[in-house]
Amino acid sequence: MSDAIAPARVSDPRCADLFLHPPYRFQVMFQAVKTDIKFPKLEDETLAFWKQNRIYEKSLELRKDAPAFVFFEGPPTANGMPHPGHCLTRAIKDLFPRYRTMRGYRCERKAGWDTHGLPVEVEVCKELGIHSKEEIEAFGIEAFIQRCQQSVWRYMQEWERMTERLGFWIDISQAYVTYHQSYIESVWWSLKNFFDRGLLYRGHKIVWWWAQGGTALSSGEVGQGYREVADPSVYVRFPLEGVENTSLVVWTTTPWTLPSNQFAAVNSKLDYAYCTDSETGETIVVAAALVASLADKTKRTLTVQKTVKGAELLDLKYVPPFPYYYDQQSKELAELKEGGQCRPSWRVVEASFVTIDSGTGLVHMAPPFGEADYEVLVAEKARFKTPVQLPLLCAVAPNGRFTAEAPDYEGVWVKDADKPITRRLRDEGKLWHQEQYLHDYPFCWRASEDPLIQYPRESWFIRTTKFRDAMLENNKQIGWLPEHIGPGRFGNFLESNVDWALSRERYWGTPLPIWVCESTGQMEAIGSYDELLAKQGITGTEVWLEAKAKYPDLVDDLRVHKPYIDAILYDSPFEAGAKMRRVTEVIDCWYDSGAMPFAQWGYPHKNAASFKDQFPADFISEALDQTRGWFYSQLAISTMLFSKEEVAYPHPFKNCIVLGLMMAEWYESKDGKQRFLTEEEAREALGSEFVVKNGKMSKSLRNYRSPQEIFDKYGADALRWYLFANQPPWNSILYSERAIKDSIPEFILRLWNVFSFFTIYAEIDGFQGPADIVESLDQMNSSEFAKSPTYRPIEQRSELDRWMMSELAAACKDVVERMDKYDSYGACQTLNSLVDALSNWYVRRSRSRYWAADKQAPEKLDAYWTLYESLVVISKLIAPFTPFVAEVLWRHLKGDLSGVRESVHLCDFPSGDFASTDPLLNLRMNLLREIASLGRSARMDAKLKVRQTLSRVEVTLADESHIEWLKKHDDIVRAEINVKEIHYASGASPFVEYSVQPNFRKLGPRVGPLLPKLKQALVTASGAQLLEQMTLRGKITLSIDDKTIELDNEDIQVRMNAKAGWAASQGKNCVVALNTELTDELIRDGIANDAIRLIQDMRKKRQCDFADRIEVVLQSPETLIQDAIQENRNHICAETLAVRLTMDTSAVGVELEAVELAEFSVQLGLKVVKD
RNA sequence: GCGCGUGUAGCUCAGUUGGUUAGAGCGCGUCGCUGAUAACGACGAGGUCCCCGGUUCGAAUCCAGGCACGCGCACCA
Repeated sequence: MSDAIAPARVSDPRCADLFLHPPYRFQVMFQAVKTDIKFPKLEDETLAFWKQNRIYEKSLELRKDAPAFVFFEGPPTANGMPHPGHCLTRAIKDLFPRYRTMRGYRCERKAGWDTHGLPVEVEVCKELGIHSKEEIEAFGIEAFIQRCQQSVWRYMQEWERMTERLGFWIDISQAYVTYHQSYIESVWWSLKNFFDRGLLYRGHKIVWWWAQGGTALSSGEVGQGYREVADPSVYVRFPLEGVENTSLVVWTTTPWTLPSNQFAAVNSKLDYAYCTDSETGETIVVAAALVASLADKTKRTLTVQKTVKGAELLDLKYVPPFPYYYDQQSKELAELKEGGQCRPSWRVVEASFVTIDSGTGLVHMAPPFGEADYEVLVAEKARFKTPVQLPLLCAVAPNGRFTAEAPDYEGVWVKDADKPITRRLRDEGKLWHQEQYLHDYPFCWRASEDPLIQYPRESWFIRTTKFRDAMLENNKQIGWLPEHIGPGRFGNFLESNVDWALSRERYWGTPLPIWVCESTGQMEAIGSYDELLAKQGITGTEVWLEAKAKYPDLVDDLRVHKPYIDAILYDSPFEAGAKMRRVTEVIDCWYDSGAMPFAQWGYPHKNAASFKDQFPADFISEALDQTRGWFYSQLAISTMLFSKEEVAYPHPFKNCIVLGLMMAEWYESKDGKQRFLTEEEAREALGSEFVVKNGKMSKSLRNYRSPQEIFDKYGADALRWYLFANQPPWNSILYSERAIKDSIPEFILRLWNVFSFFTIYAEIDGFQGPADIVESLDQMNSSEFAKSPTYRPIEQRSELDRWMMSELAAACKDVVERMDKYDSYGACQTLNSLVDALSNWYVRRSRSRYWAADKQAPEKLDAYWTLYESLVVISKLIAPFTPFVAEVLWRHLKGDLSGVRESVHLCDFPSGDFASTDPLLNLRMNLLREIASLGRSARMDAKLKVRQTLSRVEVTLADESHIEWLKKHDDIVRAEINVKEIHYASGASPFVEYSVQPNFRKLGPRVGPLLPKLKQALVTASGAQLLEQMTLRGKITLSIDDKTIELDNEDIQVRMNAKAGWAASQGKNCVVALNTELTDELIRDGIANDAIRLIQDMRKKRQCDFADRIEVVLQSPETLIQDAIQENRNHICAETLAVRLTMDTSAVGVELEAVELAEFSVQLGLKVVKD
């Protein structure tokens, strides 16, 4: 750039005499940039620049010996399209590593992909048009697995594109992949550790069972699938044996469990009532507390005969609704341990969890289909000498269909049996009442049409409950953002910890590495593939080799997967001649992701040093839904695997930002039938007949714009800034296209305009910036700039420059402080006000300096340097937030100066040590801004436009100590509010009245209840008199309720109000009053300003170049106008670059136009003068 | 049902240990500027701080009880 020789130019078009000089040439360091900027295009160019010059890699190399800042990437699943929510997590995940890298840390960013589990299997099934396990097996497990492995990468390209386009710097080439052999072997190692410590066990429990999928699900998975549904709610008679015409009434919402009924449970402490049902004359037994509400609900009259304690009902025998087991077993008796005999099933038993919150206070027990029911069975078994006499009565097969044990329903899917069962109960007179019940019920999170059922099943568990306290302690030391997650949501979740249901009876997942002796049933865990191959008498390895020979493209990692791994057998160490065979299950894919802190390295089989270096993480971030997903799986595995003695808490992560969920915003017609993503589209189609809707993002509703479209229209910086700067990241965030669009003018474009302003004048003036520094530059810091002969020490510059540098330094310190605390939102607010100060005060008030004639005037160079350095620092400050625009700024600002770092992302983050912060100056500058603002406000009230010059403004200050300083800046205030004179005062003033208020904070503790009266006394007294007293005697003495109170200066607060009747405006620190009297001279002055405005307007309309010289004709019969023009002729000409201003009607070749000037119609025309 | 969170301007959100005139941005309105110009800027209107009690001299802020919304949990039989 600096080689280019610019064409001849006028450096300052305001200076007419420049035209007299021959054109001259100079080198350009900065070229004016266009303002109609297309950010997406710039971003694409920046991406190419990064890639070509390996900037990310260089940013890592630069810090290769620096202390580590450890980041863990929570692995996404790449078998679905990335959506806006992923942009949020990836933006936050990018922000802090970038920031920390600039702050001097080594922040490696290893990508990762979650590749196992139900999500993948379900996708493949959809593709194949199959659903059940039988169908998968028929298709062939080998082929199915291969499909799964390929399916995982289906949307890989989209993910990579989104990641790159958003500016998320991460090592995708080094990504860990959960199906890779080394990853699986790490997982195996951890599971072997648990197994050997007795923490991995096989248990028979009631699990949430996905019948169609033939597998149990973890509580985390179950939680994903709750949905509100209406289920039948039935009240069923259980007739008591041996008591005439008397029934227990139980309530259930799962009629299909009734054929498997085994007990009726009561709470022995509750009262139960025998009631006469007027409708049927029968006697029913329900909880006494529920009689009234049941009568009301069923519109019956229930008359209580007697009330008994639940304990008295225990062991009463009843007839269950279905005869399937009852017919054969009801005559049996069994020996109780406590002595005596009893029928094992179909009697009333005790269950302390029974409440009167709902139902009847009597609970139908079907032990296979409820955890609580199952526990009751276990408890009952314990009472008997021969527990086998209490078998589990289960008429449902694992596929969710009735078995032959319930012949009437054999083969029927349980949920389909609800209706026929209810009908039959009614027909047989066993149904006492029926209604609909609306409640949440879990469905499979991946096959959302399939309801889950509770079902008894052998399954593998991790004994996490044993580590509950350790997990809680570990959790306490994690820095959660927002803080309440730790003790709140996450802590509560840990408190109610249950053992982790680890195994899945599925196909595509990490195989559970446990081999069982076929003969003795004894088991051992295997920690790696090599360990397995080293076993005695190994067989079955050829299955993989044959497959590989048949399909040479097979990924080698598949050898540790089903079905190949299942083929490997070896000699049992437990019994000669027996073989060891792997159990059939794979594991929960959440375990995979939770193991990533070590498994990403293949630890401990390899990369031990990397693991030690990169553990635990300093920072992770995911959305709220990961509380019991990845946040939990990591914490649980880590806490169990690494003792506190080995690794100090917290591990595996120290800080975690929990992101809010993203909401969609869209527009729809009032009937909801038409949906639009932007207001413009809606308006175009519907006029004003539409409504704005917010809600969850939904693929099927298509209620959000794809991230790619946002990138194309507004750019990644716009999205990033919107996400960072509009709310703390843990709030739920509205993905609103309009709001994203707005983030451009709010911040990015405002900054860009300042930059553009700088380049325009730097080019015109040939400001060289640091180009004249002989030494090689590096990061363009103050100390480097100081070597330029034109760079003056900050102390020597004007107040405005010093103020700007002070603001800049303060902002740097503030951003660092906030970002170190992970307060990205606060940091953005600081950045926003910094850019506002730069644009709306520094540049605005400095403009005249940039068009000063003398290019080498120190004040002019100061203005350039201050603005230039501000932009350089800001480009570094914003680099982690909006990396693209930061890079573009940096590259323009550095030109091609030698030695300067090629990318802003290779710089150190500015700490603000280049200038001292000056709070007093800051305060005073704000006061100045306030005065200007109040002046404008007063003008508005008096309806006096700024162009109308006024003679005088009176500023009354609360604190006189600033007056001397303010007087030095009269020029600024005069220019801002267009007055000729400013007068400052602090004491009594004709424009101000004072009111005195108590200093509540100070007096509250001292006078307590007297405060209201004290306030009253002060407010009603004359403020001026009180102040006089204070000035004379240094105190105010008041008498309240016979008590004398003395107030000193600190005990009161003085408030100033503008007196009525003045064009005045009051702020916190001052009152500004305008002299609104208009002299003829002032009026003429105003008319001249108006004329200037009209001429400039016309220049623009006629598309004059801003350096064009013109001739102006302005005619009016009014003497006032004529005088005004005459008097201000030179001023007008100078402002409008007019070489001639005439009122002569005979001017040739000038087209006249009628315009309004000071309420008169005048004729105005102009033409460009050719050189 | 239980738990966590949230409730402040038309919208999105700030609001320090309780201090008496509750803030910002956007939007809206009025206006200015016209050499940052399809830009820039100023000013203004707009609030029952969800409701109801309590503590206190004083509550958006603390406490209790409600209500609404969001999320989570599960012994919803």
